[in-house]
Amino acid sequence: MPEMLEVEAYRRLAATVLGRTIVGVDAPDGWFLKGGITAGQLTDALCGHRFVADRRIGKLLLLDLDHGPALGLRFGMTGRLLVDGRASIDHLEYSSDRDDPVWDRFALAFADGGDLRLRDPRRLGGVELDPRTDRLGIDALALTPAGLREVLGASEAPLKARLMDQARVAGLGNLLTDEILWRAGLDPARAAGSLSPAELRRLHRHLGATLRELGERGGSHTGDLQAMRARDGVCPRDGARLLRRTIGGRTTYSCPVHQL
DNA sequence: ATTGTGGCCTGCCCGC
DNA sequence: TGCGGGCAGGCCACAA
Repeated sequence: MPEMLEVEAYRRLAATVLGRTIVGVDAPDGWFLKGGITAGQLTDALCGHRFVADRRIGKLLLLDLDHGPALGLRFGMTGRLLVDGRASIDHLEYSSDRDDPVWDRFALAFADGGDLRLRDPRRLGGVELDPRTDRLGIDALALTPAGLREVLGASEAPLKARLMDQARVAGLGNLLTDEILWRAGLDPARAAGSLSPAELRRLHRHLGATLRELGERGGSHTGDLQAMRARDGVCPRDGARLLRRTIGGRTTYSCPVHQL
């Protein structure tokens, strides 16, 4: 599903629409419009204008307009971005491998004949004008060791839940978090505030390295643990039967032998 | 404030 | 062969 690595790929693709004049807005799905905005208001705000900058905070993609407000795009767990008929991510875990235009929930047409489409079978994403960003924590790729220590604090909440709390650190979803904790050898159910200084450093190092490596591989589903995230999965490192639990409200796989 | 829970959405897969 | 139930999780509302 789109976690920060997928949205980062979407951002790079969206950068190709900067400077192109918007001449049409197609928003056929009212449910997909968030923040109380209507299709008409969106058309008024966008038509005749151009995007001048692309930004990403966690899983939120922001396209700044030439006259002030920003268009916010969210992709839920099955949303994809297409520009001029091209997609930057071919396969999405848990989404459909079919590719059906009826799943286009939002589209922009440009004066040069191209277009930008948000294709989302499950309709869990959304489009918003000037979305609030003050409720998002620091982007996970910008997290320093001290920042990570602050994110975890003295919390008694499970380590995994704290890492997936978008208000504290933005961008980490279920698959990335499982992969990072598996690599770092940390039990996702541990109290977030219980890490020793050495464990904190180890987590920070694996967090950055995992984001970079999986980003290069092509997404959050390309982790070493991914193939074993199944009911009878075994740990790729030591062969132990993986634990399958619900932590932070999400299905969680971890190794009982080396994640302590 | 912190933490946990349930519901939203719909395609897909399994078992009958 | 069709059908029903369970599952996936990002996000938000709500409760204790």
